[in-house]
Amino acid sequence: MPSAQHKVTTLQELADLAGVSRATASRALSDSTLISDKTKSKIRSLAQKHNYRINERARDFRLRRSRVISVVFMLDNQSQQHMSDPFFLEMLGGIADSLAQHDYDLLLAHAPIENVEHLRDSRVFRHADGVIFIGQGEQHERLNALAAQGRPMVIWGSKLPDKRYCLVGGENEHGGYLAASHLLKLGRRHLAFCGRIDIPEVAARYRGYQRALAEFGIAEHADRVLDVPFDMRRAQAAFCGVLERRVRFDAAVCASDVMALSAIATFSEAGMRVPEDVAVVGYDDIGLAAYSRPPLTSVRQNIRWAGRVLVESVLGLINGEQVGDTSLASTLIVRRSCGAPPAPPRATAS
Amino acid sequence: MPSAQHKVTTLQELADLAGVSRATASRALSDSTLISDKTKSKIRSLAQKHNYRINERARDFRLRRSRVISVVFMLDNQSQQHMSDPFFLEMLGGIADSLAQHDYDLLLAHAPIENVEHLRDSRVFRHADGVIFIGQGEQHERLNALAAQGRPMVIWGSKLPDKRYCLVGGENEHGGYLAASHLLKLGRRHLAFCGRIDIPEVAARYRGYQRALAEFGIAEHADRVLDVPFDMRRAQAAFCGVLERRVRFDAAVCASDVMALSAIATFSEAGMRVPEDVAVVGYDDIGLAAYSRPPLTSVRQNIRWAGRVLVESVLGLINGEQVGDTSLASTLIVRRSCGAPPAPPRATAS
DNA sequence: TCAGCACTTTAAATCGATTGCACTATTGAC
DNA sequence: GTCAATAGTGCAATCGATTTAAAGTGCTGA
Repeated sequence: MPSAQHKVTTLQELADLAGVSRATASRALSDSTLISDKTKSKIRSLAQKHNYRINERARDFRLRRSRVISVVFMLDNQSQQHMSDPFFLEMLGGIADSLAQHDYDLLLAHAPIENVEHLRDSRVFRHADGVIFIGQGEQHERLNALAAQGRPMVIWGSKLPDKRYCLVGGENEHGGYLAASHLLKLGRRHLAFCGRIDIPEVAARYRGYQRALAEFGIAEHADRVLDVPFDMRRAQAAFCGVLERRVRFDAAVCASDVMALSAIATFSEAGMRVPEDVAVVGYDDIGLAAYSRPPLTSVRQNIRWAGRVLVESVLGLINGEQVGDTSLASTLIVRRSCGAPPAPPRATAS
Repeated sequence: MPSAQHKVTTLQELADLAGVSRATASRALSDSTLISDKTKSKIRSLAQKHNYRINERARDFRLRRSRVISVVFMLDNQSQQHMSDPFFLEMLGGIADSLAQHDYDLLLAHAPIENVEHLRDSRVFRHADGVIFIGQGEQHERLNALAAQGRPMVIWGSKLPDKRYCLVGGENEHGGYLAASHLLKLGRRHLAFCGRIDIPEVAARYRGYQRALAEFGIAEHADRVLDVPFDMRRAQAAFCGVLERRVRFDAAVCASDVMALSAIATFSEAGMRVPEDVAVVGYDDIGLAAYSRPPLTSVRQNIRWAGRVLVESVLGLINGEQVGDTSLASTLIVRRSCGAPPAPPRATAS
């Protein structure tokens, strides 16, 4: 414990201690070239010794910035529930870690999916130097309008024709294609697509699915495009409805892993075998996907990396850089739920 | 569009517009009794008309508060990974919603489980009016030390003998008891307990498990206390080890749902049937629990409510109130994984 | 000796609010 | 009519930093 007699909390106190003015102390700490090396090191060692930490709120106030980035999650439009998909937690973790590295704070918020407009005057926008949206919902136009306000803003989603905001997203079209073509290669011919295609990301995956069908010369079947929401409970209800309507299919491409797990549960409850009767592929490769029975085949996106890119993009915008869109690779992780032959048993190592 | 000629952004501008001083304008907006009703309403309608919004950062700076609450998640001590358990997302959602209602921001952070001390000088503490810790890890003492610093601080966890911080937690002992006694009632006699009992919450659940065994007059079997971490991958590794050691058991009480799902996956991979050969009970009742095959029996805690209580508690501390500890009820949700007879089929309604 | 110039340092304004204290009317009691 | 009490408003300090403009210091060369 050095001479921490009386805690030095303000720059003024530090300056007094060093026998210089507040201005000099400020410059010394911010490594300004205006200050002589002698003075600079004196002040710095004094600061160290007394464990002085700058008051960042005061500085940020003066500099008219907040070092806060808002992260807005879209709510499910029907259940209005916070999405409980593990996907979001991973995304959030990735964003939080990146922001921390850059000394930014994270303001967590959510928006009812049908109206993002009111955010403009909310703390979400006023308090933050920038905003990250997770998902576009059906609010493409409103997001365009918000972006036009000029506040740095990045959106995780899928590219739309007249978008005027900065976008980061997965290769959704490719992902949908990977899932569908894999099932087709395995001999399935009656592929259902599960998801709400009015959501841009899902729509892109759907296009990939269509492309795969076309390549295999298989006609699309409108009945097999199933309008299934992301919300787990509602997804199950939707799958039950599908079974009641006796839609015929031998494989399901799902827009998320949670949806896929819900499908597997509902199907097997109804006496269908997965993957024998119906093969299932999910999306996101959440941690639990590997632990379902049967293990879930899924399209993996590197979510933590995505979080990092989102952060770098919005910080770039804040610094006035030119920031382009980014697309992150998708790969198919094959497990048993799609009916692929089981991987050869690993040699019992060591 | 009213006469929004020139945006009114500061209190001074609003005051000028109303022909009063800044002080009067400030008081009018904060509904001070010092101001006449006439003046007050004039200023307020003017503020409304020009869409003036107070600069909260400036106010908070002046009032030397931040309206930020830090939420600290403990990292897994081995994998050092952000926990990806859906439990955390639900908790976070609950906390975020409550904080938003009280006009507080949320600062997301995480701490390596083995040293929470360095947080003292970090933005986590300096920026926030209060801190919520999710989990105690093994840092009971350090948390005590941090709490002694006087900053409002609430911890989600389990009660420990000499704790000096404010605590909110589930009825862990009772939860453990519920899980174990249910399995015993169903005729199981060789119950394994899965979890790291050096974590206080898990230890409490373990005590409940022990109490249930004792009530049924069953001797405890040290082999059946399995040291399984929360992290999904490591949990699986642990379960594999257990199988290799040929530990004998016909039921498993797991410290989390993710752990239970991992157990089910590992066990069935090894040819055991769930629940016939081994019954499994989880903890938390995450959304996905109902959708596993077989559906997972679990001890439910109302996580969103917990988030709310955590927030109310820390805000109480900030306001200088006397805040006691809170314990939240746990209930057992019975599904097939524990080997209970399936629920009678519901009458196919409407 | 002193103008000129390069270095350092400081005084003071500023960011946008809150609030203690002083000041001016108005009211009511005597 | 005087004076105290009260109600309503404004002045100016304050929160803890940054930064512009100005001032001080020391050195060089005419």
